[in-house]
Amino acid sequence: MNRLIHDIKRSHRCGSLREADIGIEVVLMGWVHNRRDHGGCVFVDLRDREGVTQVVFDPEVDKEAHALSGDLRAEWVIGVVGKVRSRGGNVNPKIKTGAIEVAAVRLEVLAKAKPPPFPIEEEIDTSEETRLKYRFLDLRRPGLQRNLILRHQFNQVVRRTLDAEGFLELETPFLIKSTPEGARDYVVPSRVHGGKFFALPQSPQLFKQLFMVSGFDRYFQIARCFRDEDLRAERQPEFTQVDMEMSFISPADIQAVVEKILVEAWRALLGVELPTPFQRLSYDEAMARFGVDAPDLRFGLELNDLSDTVRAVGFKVFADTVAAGGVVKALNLHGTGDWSRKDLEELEEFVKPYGAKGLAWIKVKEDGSWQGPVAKFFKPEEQAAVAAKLSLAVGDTAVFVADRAKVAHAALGNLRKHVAKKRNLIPKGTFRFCWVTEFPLFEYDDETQRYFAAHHPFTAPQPEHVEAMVKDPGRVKAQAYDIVLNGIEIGGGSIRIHDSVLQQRMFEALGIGEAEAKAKFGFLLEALQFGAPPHGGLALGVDRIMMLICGTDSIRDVIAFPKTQKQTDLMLDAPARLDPAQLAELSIRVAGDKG
RNA sequence: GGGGUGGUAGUUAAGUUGGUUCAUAACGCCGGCCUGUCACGCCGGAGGCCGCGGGUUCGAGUCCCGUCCACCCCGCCA
Repeated sequence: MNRLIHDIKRSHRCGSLREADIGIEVVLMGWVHNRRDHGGCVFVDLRDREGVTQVVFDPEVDKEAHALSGDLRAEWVIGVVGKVRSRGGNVNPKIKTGAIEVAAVRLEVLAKAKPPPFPIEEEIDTSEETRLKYRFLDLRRPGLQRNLILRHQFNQVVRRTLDAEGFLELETPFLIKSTPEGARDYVVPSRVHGGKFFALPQSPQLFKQLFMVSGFDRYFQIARCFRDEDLRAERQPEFTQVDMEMSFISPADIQAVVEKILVEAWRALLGVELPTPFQRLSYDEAMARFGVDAPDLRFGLELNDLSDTVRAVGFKVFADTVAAGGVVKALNLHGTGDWSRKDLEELEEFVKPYGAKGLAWIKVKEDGSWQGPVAKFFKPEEQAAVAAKLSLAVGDTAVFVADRAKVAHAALGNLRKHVAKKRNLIPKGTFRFCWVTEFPLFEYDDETQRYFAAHHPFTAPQPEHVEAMVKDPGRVKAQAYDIVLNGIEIGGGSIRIHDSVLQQRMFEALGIGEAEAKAKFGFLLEALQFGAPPHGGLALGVDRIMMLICGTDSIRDVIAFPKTQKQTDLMLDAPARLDPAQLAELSIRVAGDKG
């Protein structure tokens, strides 16, 4: 059986033949995409990753091949030998190979196939559940094939660019140690050391710093990272980063390298020339203007701070919030005067999950007067002041949130995106990159009433803020920077602490005692005492970048074998129970069982 | 952990106030016919635990409770 494949080799892929090839004999292999049996002639669209070619089984060309072709079904794998010929007047302009066809002189069935549970086509509306269960079939679809091919090309750009810049691609271990702070770890039991566990890396952070201590100077890795947290459309439990680190640099140096990679990637994959340098804005500016640390710069609708303007207005909610140290922020939803009360209530519902207690609004009517439940609390001169600040015009609606800055920013920052989507304010096919810099070093956690590292505990403070680390942690800025594309964080990094004394102080500020620091990060503190160069780096989120390059809303469309939102693999049926013998060998007794 | 949307042939969907045109359509599948199709066409056929469990009712795809699964969001993601 399968004699053909031993006799001869495939000569072309199914997307490559053109009019210029008419007359030559070819050997094609692929999947039966579609079969049209006319009793006399049988037409088969033969598919592989490059495209589709029409094969004709004509009894006048070859009786045997024609007879055999009647049995063919969708998704059978076949090999065909035949001659390329013109389609004459029957050209199909929809496919690249539409001007030609292959008249088969020999057919061999290489594998039969059951009918697929869903059609192998570009546009399908099959549930994600079914597609994930049969992911190997889903991956036959041209869209996903294209996405994974682009992903391959992105990885090649990364390797080419970083190699040219003198980076070394070095590998780091997967079986490491669980550390405090950060995301939950995925954990791997040790058979040899019963009762002890490895953890999978959330990122190769510490190893890349140690590479710098070792003198490798410039490192990168396309690294898999693991975080046991709940999923989102753009979050998977295992994901890929381009992890980079450099010695003897400032933030501008690593940023320049990153821009080089992205410019090259957009050029090679999309044929788009990105203007450089990318825009830079500070964290404080991003929060003030856009309410989020990953601003989408493709549209306006910026936030305005009205705290000073409304400090004394008759609306108690506003005045009290400002008096208590909160803020009143507003968004001018230009030209939405025709929105109904119901539309505005929908916005209020949108904002509530972010902690906002309400959404005040006013409309500017034809005569310039205000309409809305809170309008009456504003004196004419107060209205004028607000109108000036928000550039309010006739037909505009303004919405207000009064709350702690954190809540007001989250509510309006996300509302801004929501409204932009709803009103189609976001131009298609545009890419707006920016750097967000000077992140805070610490963030305060209301629940545990303590500061924790906003980035990670190895991030260096701005030099002028070192003194304030313990006294006034909330004000300390870090030498940390994120790269943002279209409102999505696609990477982040920092200059690291390369001084063991400063690192100790950092742990202190975080409430990590000397003993604990030594137990968890002793190797790092020690390494920093043996001549650590100043260093810093960044990691790019490959999955999110590919999402944006491929123009999809789901990270699952750029990952070959993704997990569901509940962290399961529907194809493997993983995770799964272990049999008792295996558990015993690992010294594990299962206490709880969630089914 | 919380909120929302959905689950009916292989697939995608329709199914009203609960009631023998309530189990339906398209695509796919199977059989037959067809020499220029490319969403081929024509004729015929098979295919169902209405996610699962319980309840209300004379009667449940439809109403109620629980539960499972998928997706979106909040929390979480140094």
